[in-house]
Amino acid sequence: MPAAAQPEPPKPTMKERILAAADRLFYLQGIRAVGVDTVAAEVGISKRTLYNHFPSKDLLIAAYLAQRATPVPPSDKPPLDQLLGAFDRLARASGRTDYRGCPFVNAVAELGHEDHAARRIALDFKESRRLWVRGLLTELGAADPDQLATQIVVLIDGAIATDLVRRDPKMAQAAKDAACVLMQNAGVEIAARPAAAPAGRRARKAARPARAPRAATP
Amino acid sequence: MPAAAQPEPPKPTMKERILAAADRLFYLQGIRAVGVDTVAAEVGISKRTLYNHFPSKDLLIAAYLAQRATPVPPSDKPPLDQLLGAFDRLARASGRTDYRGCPFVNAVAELGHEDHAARRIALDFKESRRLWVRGLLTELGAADPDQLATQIVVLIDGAIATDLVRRDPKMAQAAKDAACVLMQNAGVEIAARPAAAPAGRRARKAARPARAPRAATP
DNA sequence: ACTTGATTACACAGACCTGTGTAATTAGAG
DNA sequence: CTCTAATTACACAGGTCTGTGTAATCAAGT
Repeated sequence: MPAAAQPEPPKPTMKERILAAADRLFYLQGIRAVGVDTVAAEVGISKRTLYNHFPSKDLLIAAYLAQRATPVPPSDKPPLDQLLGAFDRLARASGRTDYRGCPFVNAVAELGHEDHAARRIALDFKESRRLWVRGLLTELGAADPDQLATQIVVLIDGAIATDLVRRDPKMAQAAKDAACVLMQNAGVEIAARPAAAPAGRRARKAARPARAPRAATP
Repeated sequence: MPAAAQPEPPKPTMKERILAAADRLFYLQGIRAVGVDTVAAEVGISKRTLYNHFPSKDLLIAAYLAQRATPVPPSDKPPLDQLLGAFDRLARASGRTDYRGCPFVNAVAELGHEDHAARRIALDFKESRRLWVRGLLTELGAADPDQLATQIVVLIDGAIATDLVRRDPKMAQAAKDAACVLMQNAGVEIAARPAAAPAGRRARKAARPARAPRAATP
């Protein structure tokens, strides 16, 4: 019997397929740089079908960001690991060519003065992440967790922004170290651990091709 | 005779006028959102004249960013004031409607995967600012000024990015407090001053060295 | 078999974009 | 004044963009 527990038969809705394609294109190439024709072609459907599901590009943009605004899933790991893990993930993402920073900040930067729904989505998302950090800091017994949470998310967004320009995992590492100093200053105990050392020169680098692959103008 | 000491008769070049208009429009509304026709109309010239000075929009974009990449002017103020003043300026800019974050980060975010000259300009600018911070930190006698400078610029760019989404001067204030903690941790003396107190009314708390002062960065 | 809804191909409107070509006009220097 | 260089108006090419209209086709479900 092949299906005692059928493993989630992947039958994505048309809406989901469109959103997945829009996500890829909008995130990697920019919202304004990608037309709806391109999105439809990526899905393999006609432009008319796309407009039947999303009556305007603005709605598609909003749906794209809303889909990205997922809450952090609950974790069994200790709070400190969860917090520092965010910086580690950032450092790891720095090398990936399919990484282009924070989609919310990018969208707000790209949409300019426009009074887009994207701004509110981005704002709500950022605040939800700040509250997530604050919760972890409270668990850790930090003094003034609200202010410290603001500082931590500033460090995270700063690491993302500087890395977007420099493409250097050192940014995330430095931000992680700074976060550790701030937390210690707030009374959080940070033991030097092998797996998540603050400035660990961990050999976890995943077989990077050693030389910059695309030095366009040397 | 009205000109015993003529105070710089403002006779801007056509190139300068074009760049000034491009700066306003590109910065506030976004590079992709503004066409060359709009720039020419803002200057009050014909599109043809604009193209006589900047043969392509890409060159205009590059010139726009290159013009923004000015070095920090030398100052007589003490190094700590210069450093913390950057955060204060940021907090003040937060309220202005003509403030739209960092033009370099915005350009890189907007231009997406494109191999634009803007990326190198942004990169050079960001590194020059980091070196400026590092110089001040060296003057202040900070330990490991290179790493600390990276952390400070991460805080600055983080304050800019989060403020772009939230429009809240509290971001810059929190970043300033964090910078003070990091500097104190690196051995920089920060006296509680009325004009540039680390955390305003709660400066006494931030000034308290909590636990082991520099165990966090091995 | 019949009905209902989704999807398709395709043309098209109207706008905006970058960039060019050209001939007339202006302004300043010698 | 004359010569030169900048600037102008204006049309236009060729492209892309968002969004719509329409009639044909496809895929079920009843």
